[in-house]
Formats: sequence, C-alpha cells, structure tokens
Amino acid sequence: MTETQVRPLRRDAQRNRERIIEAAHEVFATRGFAATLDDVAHHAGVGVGTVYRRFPTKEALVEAVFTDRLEDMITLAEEALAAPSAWDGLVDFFRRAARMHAGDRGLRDAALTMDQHHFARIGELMVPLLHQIIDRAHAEGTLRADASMHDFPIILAMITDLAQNSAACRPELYERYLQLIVDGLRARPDNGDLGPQLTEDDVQAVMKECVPPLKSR
Amino acid sequence: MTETQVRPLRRDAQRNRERIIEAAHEVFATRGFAATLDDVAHHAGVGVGTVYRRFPTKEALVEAVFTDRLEDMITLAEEALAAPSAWDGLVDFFRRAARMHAGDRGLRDAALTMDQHHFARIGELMVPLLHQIIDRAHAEGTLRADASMHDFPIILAMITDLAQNSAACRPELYERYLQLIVDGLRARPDNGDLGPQLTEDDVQAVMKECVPPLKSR
DNA sequence: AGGAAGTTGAGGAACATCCTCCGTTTCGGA
DNA sequence: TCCGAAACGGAGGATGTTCCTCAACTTCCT
Repeated sequence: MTETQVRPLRRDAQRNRERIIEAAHEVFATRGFAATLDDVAHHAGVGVGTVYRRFPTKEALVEAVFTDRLEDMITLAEEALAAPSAWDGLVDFFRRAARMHAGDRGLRDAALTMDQHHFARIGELMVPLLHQIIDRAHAEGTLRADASMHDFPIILAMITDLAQNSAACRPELYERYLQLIVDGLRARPDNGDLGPQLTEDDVQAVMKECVPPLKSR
Repeated sequence: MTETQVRPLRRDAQRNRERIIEAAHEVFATRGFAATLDDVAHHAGVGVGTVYRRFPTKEALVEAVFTDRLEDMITLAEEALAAPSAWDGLVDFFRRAARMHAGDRGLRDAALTMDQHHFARIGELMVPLLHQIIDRAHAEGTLRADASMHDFPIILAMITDLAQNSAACRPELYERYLQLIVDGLRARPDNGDLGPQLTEDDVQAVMKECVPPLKSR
C-alpha cells in the first residue's frame, strides 16, 4: 500500500483539514460544484490560504469529500441487485439515489461526472452493477425493453435539478416526477416509441453540460 | 386603441429597431434570458447605446420579441382542444410546445414566467385552455387522475432544460424523455402514488428558480 | 528555545455585466 | 441644399465575482 502522506500532519493542521472537509461537504451540498474554495474557507472558519495549502485544486477537495459517499452508492446498487423483485430493486435504487442526490447537490455533481476526476475507479464498479440491475429487470419483463442503463444518469440529472429548483419551497417535489417517470418505465403493450438508444458518449457529453465545471476559468 | 408610438420613428431608427428584435430573437434562442443586451447589440451590428435607447430594460425587449410567439402557443392549445381525442390533443400539445421551447430557450424562459412581465395577459388566456385540455383528458379517462394542469409547466421546464443541455450533441434527445413521461401520464390501475397536488404558488416559485432573472444585479 | 510547519486575509489580476455619455453621423422637413 | 433634431456608436467607469498569492504572523514539537 502506498500511503499518500509522506509526513504526518501537525496536529492543528490535521484538525483544520477535517474542519475544511466538513465545511466543504456542507457548502457543496447546497451549491454543488459551483461553490467556491473561499466559501468553504469561511464556512470552516479558516483562512482561504489554509484551504489552498491543503487542497491546491477544487478537484482534490471534491475527491476528499465525496469518495466515501460515492462508495455508498455502490452499496445501494448491490442492494438493488439483492432484492427479490428486479423491478422493486430498480425502483428502490432510483428512489434512494434520487433522495441522496436531492439532499446533496455536490454528491449529485460528483456522481454525474464520475468518469472524470479521480472517481473513475468507482464508476468502473458502478457500470456493471447498473447493467445487471437493468438486465435483470428486462429479463423479468417489468422494465420496458427500450429503456437502457444510459437513461439512468439522464433521468437522475433531470430529477435532481428539479429538486434543486424546488428545494426552497417544496423540497420533496421531485418525488412526484420521479414517480411519473418510474410509471413510464414499466413495460406495457401500448407504450410509445422512445426512439434511438443513447450511447455512453452521449451521456457523458450531456452530463458535462448538466454539471458546472470544476475549473471555472 | 392607444398607439404606443407618439411620434413615428425615423427611418434608420425603425430599421435598427427591427434588426435589434431579430438579433435578440437569435441570441435569446440560444442563451435564453441570460443573454446580455450587449450581446444583442453586437449580434445586430449596432452600438450598445442604440439598444438601450430603444429598449431601456431587458424586459421591454423580451416583450417585443416574444409576444407574438407566446400567442402562437395559445393557438396550439386551442388546436389541442379541437382534436377528436382528448389524449391525443394533450400529447400533441405537449410535444409541440416542447419542440418550440427546445428550439428557442428565450421562448421557454418567457413562457415559464408568463405570470410576470407583461405577458400576464397571455397567461390569463392560457390558464383556462390548459384547464380544459386536462379536464377533457380526465373525463375521457386516459389521463391519470392525480395529474393536474400544474404539472405541465414543471414537466416542460425539466424537459426543455435537458434539451438545452443536450443541444450540442443530441438536439432531439428530449423527445425520448418526454415520451417516457407521457407514458407515465396515462391512467393505469397499477400506477404509483404521485403524492400531494401542486398549488399555483408552488409552480410559480419553482419556475422562478428555473429561469434566470431578467435583472441580474 | 528555535526552527519548521502552519495560518491568515488583504489585495492584485483577470474576468463579466450594466449602462451612461458625448462626439459624430444621419435623416428629413423647410 | 441646408440645418437642427434625432439617432448612433462604443469607449470606459462603476460594480461585482472568482481565483489565488504572499509576506507577516502564530503554533507546534523536539
């Protein structure tokens, strides 16, 4: 194992580091990747310079804050696969993911751009799981055949964006429209035609537009 | 009738006014209300001052640009009501509205905040029409009972936001998710529970978040 | 105690947006 | 044709935002 820290941090530095991560979590939760390192510093009750010393780029901070929480999403996916009913597993996964992302816009931004940053590793774990979740529901015959795993991030992006926009007045509103979409995902003889499938590249291109860039300049 | 122009404009001024409106349409179409009057001026090949002289506020320009197009949406709604099938009328209205808004983000921004600006008049025409469209589909039994007219702007906002985000790579992508939602809007015995209805105020509050403010400061 | 490690936050650089102002140009009626 | 009113242009000041550095100061640890 390679320890990233060559030298142990001084005690005060370590304390500040933790404070910063905690503050970053709070700030990112409401403002998403659009949050500023200055924001984070003030929230942590620490000078801006301290933040920049510890986390030279926003990306480094994001990584420190969200790695664990993204791993939680892997667990969520595994649970979906373990559910007796493929459909219930899928829907539950959707709901719980949406709930997590609705309550933490930073997590949402991180999850939707997993392929970038240093989260690619987690993304590589997630893809096959998601694939299985979808395949299983297809096999069960409950998920409409023309829906694919690539629809998942797009739907989540839409729904959680609404969650953000309604957070102030009706924080749970997104559930209504998630339900609507879930009902639209059921296999049914008289469903309309969804048109051509998405590709992986399409998804990534769209996600890039849905999430503010980490480097603003 | 009250003519707004007390004096006729000089010929060059009139020409420029038209140029500005045309350029504004183009600029708003891609950037929405976030577009700048400076943007519009450059696009029109005209000095910034000219724009500010003719349209002292962004609101005045927006009004000049979108009144006609919003009236087109009234026509659209009337056609929906005239369709033999309530469901088909509703879905067609949805699709055509989405298509218009997807192709013109300024129109979208204007439509979603109709109640503000000077478009309130058009909004007052639209509300009863939308009401009838929805009622008729409810009466027909094809639209799920727990969907209401207030869902319309929210769904449209979500879908057209996606359209914006996918405009560069897959401009027609939104149709896929609109179809998904439309399929979710059908009355069905095993549909999930949508939860509490929206109020008019909820919708307006959410829309305010979905559209950039005309006054940026 | 002393030096290394750490902290601070004011402030400069690099933008973006808004909108005014006045020297110049153009129009159109006399 | 001419001239005054109308219109134009666009540089630039005011304001705001974000990023990040740096030099003076403080804290830790041996």
